[in-house]
Amino acid sequence: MVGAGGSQYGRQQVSRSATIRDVARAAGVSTAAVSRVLNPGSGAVSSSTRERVLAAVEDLSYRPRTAARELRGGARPTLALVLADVTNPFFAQLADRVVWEARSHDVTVQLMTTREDPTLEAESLTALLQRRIGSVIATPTGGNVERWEDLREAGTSVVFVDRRIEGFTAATVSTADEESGHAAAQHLLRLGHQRIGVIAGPSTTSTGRDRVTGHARALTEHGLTPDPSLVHQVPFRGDQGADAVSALLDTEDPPTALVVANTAQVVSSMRRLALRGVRTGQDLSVVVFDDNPWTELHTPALTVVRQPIGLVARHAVTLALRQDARDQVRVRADLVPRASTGLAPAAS
Amino acid sequence: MVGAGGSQYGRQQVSRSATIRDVARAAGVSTAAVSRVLNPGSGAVSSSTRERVLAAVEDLSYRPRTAARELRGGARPTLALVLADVTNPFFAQLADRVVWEARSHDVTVQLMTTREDPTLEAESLTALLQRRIGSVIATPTGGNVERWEDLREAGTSVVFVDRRIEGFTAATVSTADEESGHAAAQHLLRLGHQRIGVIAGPSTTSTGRDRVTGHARALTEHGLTPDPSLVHQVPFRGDQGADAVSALLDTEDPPTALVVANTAQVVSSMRRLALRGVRTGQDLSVVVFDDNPWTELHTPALTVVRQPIGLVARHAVTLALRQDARDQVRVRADLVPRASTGLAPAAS
DNA sequence: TTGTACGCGTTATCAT
DNA sequence: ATGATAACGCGTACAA
Repeated sequence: MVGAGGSQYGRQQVSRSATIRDVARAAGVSTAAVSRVLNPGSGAVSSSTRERVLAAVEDLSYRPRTAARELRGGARPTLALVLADVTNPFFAQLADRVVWEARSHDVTVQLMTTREDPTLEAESLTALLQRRIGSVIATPTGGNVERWEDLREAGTSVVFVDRRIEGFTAATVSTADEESGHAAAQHLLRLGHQRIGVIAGPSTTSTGRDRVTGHARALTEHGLTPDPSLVHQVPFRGDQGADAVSALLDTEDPPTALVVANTAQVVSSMRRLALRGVRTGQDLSVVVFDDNPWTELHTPALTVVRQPIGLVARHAVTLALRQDARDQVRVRADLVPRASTGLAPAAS
Repeated sequence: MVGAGGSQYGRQQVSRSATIRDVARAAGVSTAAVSRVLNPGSGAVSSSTRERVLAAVEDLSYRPRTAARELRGGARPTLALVLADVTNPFFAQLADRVVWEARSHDVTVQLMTTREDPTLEAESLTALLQRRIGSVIATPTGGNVERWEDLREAGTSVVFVDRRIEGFTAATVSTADEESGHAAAQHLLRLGHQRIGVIAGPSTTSTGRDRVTGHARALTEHGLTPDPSLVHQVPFRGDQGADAVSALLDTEDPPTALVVANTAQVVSSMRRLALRGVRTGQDLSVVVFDDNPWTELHTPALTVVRQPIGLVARHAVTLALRQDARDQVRVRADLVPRASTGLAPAAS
């Protein structure tokens, strides 16, 4: 049994850690020699001194101070990931892939979350500004335009993923949202659905707008007139997706199909459908944005629009680390048909 | 010539960012004055100079170099979160709360992932060692004992969450896994189930072991003899949860209930059940470890063991930032009964 | 109240 | 091949 507490582990922990001078002294050489041993390519060292130095390093368990190094040379590249909500499987996957990509560049990732709250976002940006972060990958809330500009002016390269915002043109990696909205609607139209409800993100966000636009285009191409009353644009946080579902179901001429284009509202919306006893796939066909393992497990399995998250992450990291760009990268999403979408009931 | 040389040629955009000396010169004061203005409490400044300094700071958009600051004073506290898999909703929630708690301490979080791979973990730890990280919160894979020790010896405070590992005693915040396993089994026993299948994590992990132990204890207390053939301990990654499900179903005397105590294998296991046409809640009662919004959406809604993730995160961050501790904190988990568990079929 | 000057730990330059 | 030393940018005794 080991007792808790354990302060008997010596004061050596507390003593100042060894500096390059300590090592030099212990090895009987100069600090320059030590530096040369530790930074290969900076000069030649005899194997005898190399050995003594390495021994001293090992002995004193010496680690160069990052701060001193950065002060002398340039600062190491740093990357922050400012996400709306890590709890959302879509963003969790994004985080996973971004960390993975960054790792291959030998860069670590600082994770921050905004919870879709511009105030929290502002605080995060201030922190980043102070810490002189090199690059930021973010899913912006929509506000803080000046703050973003400050950040860029301070020399940080800013990359937005998934969304764009108004008033600030950053490098962006986004899904072809217009096409995605179009694809989802088209899929349903081909199944014979005429009235399609839509739950999308707020119209202040690019994802919110574009997916709705694509949806409308598909309808128009199909000879239908988009009905604004079928489109509900609701915030990312909260339960308004569910309320929108109820509103749609409670109309006189309820839709036979539903597109939930707001990632964050999928669960809430589906829950409400279940609560209302709607038989998904029969009474109502449903397409949902963003794939995750649970969508296939759902009864019935959900037809989803799957975004190529790995690709998004790779582009984002590349753009972020290459300091100079203001590029716009778009990736295509795929519609994955599953059991939640079926033929429309015969028209009455 | 008056003034600094060659500033006429538009090189200012490219030129190194302003230092405290530049500000001092621009404001017509000393560097000390600038520092005093920027670090309140370090000395008194006349309001007139303060103004001029602030103006100059604004004008040159001056930001103190973190490296220089840290070199002079102590290093800022730093925190790394080394997770097995951010994609797992349980860990995603953990990440969310850890970031949140850290924020309240004005500390940012470096996110790293191991994908349950000791090799990747080793690389991460090496990186952390080099960067002299202050604190680490981790879900260890089980290996790399020496590496963890190196890290601690380097002065990093290490906190394990969710799991403990053998050979290295770190501060740990874990769920009462033994009790949780006990609770899940007890719930099923009270519903009349006698043969209960278990899918747990590997026996090399504390969560894997303890939940199984608790399960066995419940059985024994109930007058039953634990049947080892009903317990499958499978890795966190891969699809072996599904295989274990099949194995359990294919025995001569298949269980009437199932506990999936391996968070990472829940989806895979449930998918296999669906594939096999098992009617969850009727043919087979199912308890699953770790709650997330989708479990309630499942048909039928899944009975879950819910861990108090927020509490775990809070404790973890507190322990991590308080450098001295080797404490063990345990939190209780709750069983949330839902529709996936029902009365056992009458014994034949 | 203000300014001068030193040191933090490293690396690079220049002698030797 | 090796050693002395000057920066790097900041904070702060200490002196004025």
